[in-house]
Amino acid sequence: MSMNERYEPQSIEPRWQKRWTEAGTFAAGRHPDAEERYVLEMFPYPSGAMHMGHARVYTIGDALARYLRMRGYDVLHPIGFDALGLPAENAAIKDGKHPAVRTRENIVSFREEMKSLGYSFDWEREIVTSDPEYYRWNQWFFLKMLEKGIAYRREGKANWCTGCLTVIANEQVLEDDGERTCERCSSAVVEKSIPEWAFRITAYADSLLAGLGQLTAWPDRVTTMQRNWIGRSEGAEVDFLVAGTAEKIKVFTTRLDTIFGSTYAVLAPEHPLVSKITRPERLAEVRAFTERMRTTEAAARTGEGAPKEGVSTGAEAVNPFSGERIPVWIANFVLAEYGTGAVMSVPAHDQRDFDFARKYGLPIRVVVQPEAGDRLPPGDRLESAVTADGILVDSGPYSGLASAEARRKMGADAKAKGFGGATARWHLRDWGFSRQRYWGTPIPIIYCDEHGAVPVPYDLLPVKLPEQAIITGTGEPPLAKVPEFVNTTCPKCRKPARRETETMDTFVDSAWYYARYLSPRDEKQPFDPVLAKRWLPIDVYVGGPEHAVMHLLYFRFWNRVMKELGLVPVEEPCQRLVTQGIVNGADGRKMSKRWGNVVAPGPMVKRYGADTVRLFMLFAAPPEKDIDWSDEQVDGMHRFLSRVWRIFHAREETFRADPTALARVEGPFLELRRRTHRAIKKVTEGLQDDLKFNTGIAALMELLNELYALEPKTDSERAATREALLALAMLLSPFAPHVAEELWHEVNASAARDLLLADQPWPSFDPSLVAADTVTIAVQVNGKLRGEVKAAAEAGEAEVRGLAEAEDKVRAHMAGKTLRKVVFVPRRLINFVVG
RNA sequence: GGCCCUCUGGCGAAACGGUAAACGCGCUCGACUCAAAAUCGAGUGGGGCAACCCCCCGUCCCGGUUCGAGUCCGGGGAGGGCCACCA
Repeated sequence: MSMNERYEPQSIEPRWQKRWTEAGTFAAGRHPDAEERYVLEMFPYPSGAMHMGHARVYTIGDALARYLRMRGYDVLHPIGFDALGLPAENAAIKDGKHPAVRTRENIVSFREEMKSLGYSFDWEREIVTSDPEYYRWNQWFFLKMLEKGIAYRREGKANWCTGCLTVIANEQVLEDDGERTCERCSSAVVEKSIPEWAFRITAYADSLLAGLGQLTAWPDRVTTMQRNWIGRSEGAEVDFLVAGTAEKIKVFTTRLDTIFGSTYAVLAPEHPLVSKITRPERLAEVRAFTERMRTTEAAARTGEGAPKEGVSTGAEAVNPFSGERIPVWIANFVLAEYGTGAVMSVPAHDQRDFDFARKYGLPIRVVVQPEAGDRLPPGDRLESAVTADGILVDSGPYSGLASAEARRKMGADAKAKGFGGATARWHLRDWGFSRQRYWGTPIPIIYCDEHGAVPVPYDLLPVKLPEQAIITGTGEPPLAKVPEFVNTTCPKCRKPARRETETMDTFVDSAWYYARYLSPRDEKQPFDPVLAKRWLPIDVYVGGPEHAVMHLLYFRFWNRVMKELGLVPVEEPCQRLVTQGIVNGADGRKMSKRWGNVVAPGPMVKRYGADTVRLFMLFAAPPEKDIDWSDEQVDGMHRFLSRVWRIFHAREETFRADPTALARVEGPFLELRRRTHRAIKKVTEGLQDDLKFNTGIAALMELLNELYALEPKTDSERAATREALLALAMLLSPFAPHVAEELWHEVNASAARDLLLADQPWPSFDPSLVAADTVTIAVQVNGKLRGEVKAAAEAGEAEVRGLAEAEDKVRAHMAGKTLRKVVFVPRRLINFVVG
């Protein structure tokens, strides 16, 4: 049988895709006794067709999954669709196509494109989150969390997106220069008083923070962002008695050491004490102020540029450390929802307090002096607040202490005396997850006049989304307009009742989908905990860094809840995270219709073949870097694969060479063997440690170049060539699996008819061939390269020195100078230090 | 304002503290061809020089550690990200 001379991916790729599917090559659980690996890429939201970003994530994950399978692991590499969500609904408002229909169509096209790219997914495990059999478990989790008090109904100010016409979570609000916009649709986000459902993620703040410490195989960038987002700040709470009353103002401060410098206290306008403690003569002004604040946007009120404004309540608070009476104000910049909604103001040591004090003529008192340098002038002559730690002054018994020490001591004393103590606060807020939209998971609650909010009993799940959708985008929950959905009976009293018409945030779907893959058709439980014990946590998770503080925080939270429910064995859902860079257009700008620089994977696969597209994704740069699409580079990848194809054709006569002849190989073909084994080492390391696919592929190119340079004439030379070809095919298979499979079968024609390369063990290298026996050693004089000498790899200093000193150039540069030192690095270099 | 990341040929990128620029793209030249494409081969950081002998310069800038720094340390610049009146 003679090979086709031309590389025609279109004719070979579908054939192997079919063979892999028929053989069940990618089914997880094929090797129950083998060690397991779970490789996961973030599942796509199927809006429209697949784009290059998708092609990149799945190619990265797939290369890894294919490699691990060949390494003998039982690999779980599943895929599904994050099908519920706003874009499908917004599109429906535009053109009237039902989200379910649109989503189904998009999934079909995604599935086809993914298959045409040859991804080794275990398609039997595919999940679609809009399937009631999936989202019923969202509801199930919700009920469990309701029982445990993790899910709750709250009343208060929520973020309302004026574009999506729904409440969105804190994490989904983008803030830029005081402008608050929606991360999905970029519309303005305003505050709206609305009751909503929330998850008590703040109860896990400490655990989520502590867990970051174990995530050593996550990019620092992501753990840092999560750390900032969770935003733990250490401090203390202290009670200030309101003079002449029994009321206490509890303040939170991170600078307890400055408390003797506190010259006034400030409450948030919404603080419950405001109405109680305001003096009658101040009432009118305070009410006017509170009312104005109530109707002002948070951004306008507390944004960076907003001027500091406040009014005095006329009341006085008593500093529990000094007994001093200080005035109590209310001001716009104090937030009711952070800390205790009240602060002690220390204008000398806090810039915000300083500005406020200056504006309203409040006293400024220095109580911390710098440890070194000039002493600060009295407060009234300070030009700005001095916020650094230092040594306490005018602070009663604490004077003379360093700030850190003072904080410890004062915190302990406050606790001992019962008026406070050390504590911590978080930036993280609870996760408000109810959405006033249609295309989401219905929240399984029934409102009864008699029994209030009643959870839907477990055996009545799922509460299905009605097919009939009245999607108008007017902000009222669409489900409220579907009487057949709304009207029901109370599970307790059987009297007429109404269903909750809000749906869940789609981040709920993605918070636990990785576990559903374990037993995707399970009808009794969200997934099988026994399987979770085997497969979780995820070994490698690949996805975009834009999810650093949304999905990736939520799923860490959810996994903790699942652990408490006894469903998963570990707290952290994922060992290692790979955040891949963006695929930009050829012009370096983000791909966008606006720039006309969009390139879609589908047409590229048709034109070049999947293997070329995959190779481009992997060769352009390491996974975490952004890359620009480049037609020239893609041509280059295609040229490489064509060259690979042709060298197999040109060396057909070596396919039946006798491997035992390898022992006799010498000269350039021994060098070829060395390169073969070095390539195995290089590619393996690239897949194993750093995911440096690009350098691995470069090693294959070098091997290929060497094959072109050598024409085998003897049996032993043919054997060495065959060895190189075989290695080339195998090493190429995680990256360009189709062409690799085809060529591997060519070399192994008879033996491998019923086998698949995707199932073969990964090649190993011979260490004795990896190490060179002669090496080129750099010769330096005073650290500058002056020549090089060839020597045996094991040559010692004396031998190399002799060779080096014989070099004319080296002699010229050392002439007339005294040799002071010789640095010898075996196999690498020798450096003569002269002077 | 705080925290973090990045900076290397014309371009994408390589480089355990040890010969900077592997590999690919682009470009130049040659072979094949009537010609072109494709393919194969050679060259390709800058400067000096008759010389592809050799010399000098070269990884954003300045300084340091070291026999030796793209890599480590200190300071600065530019670009990017996250957080931010958070007490």
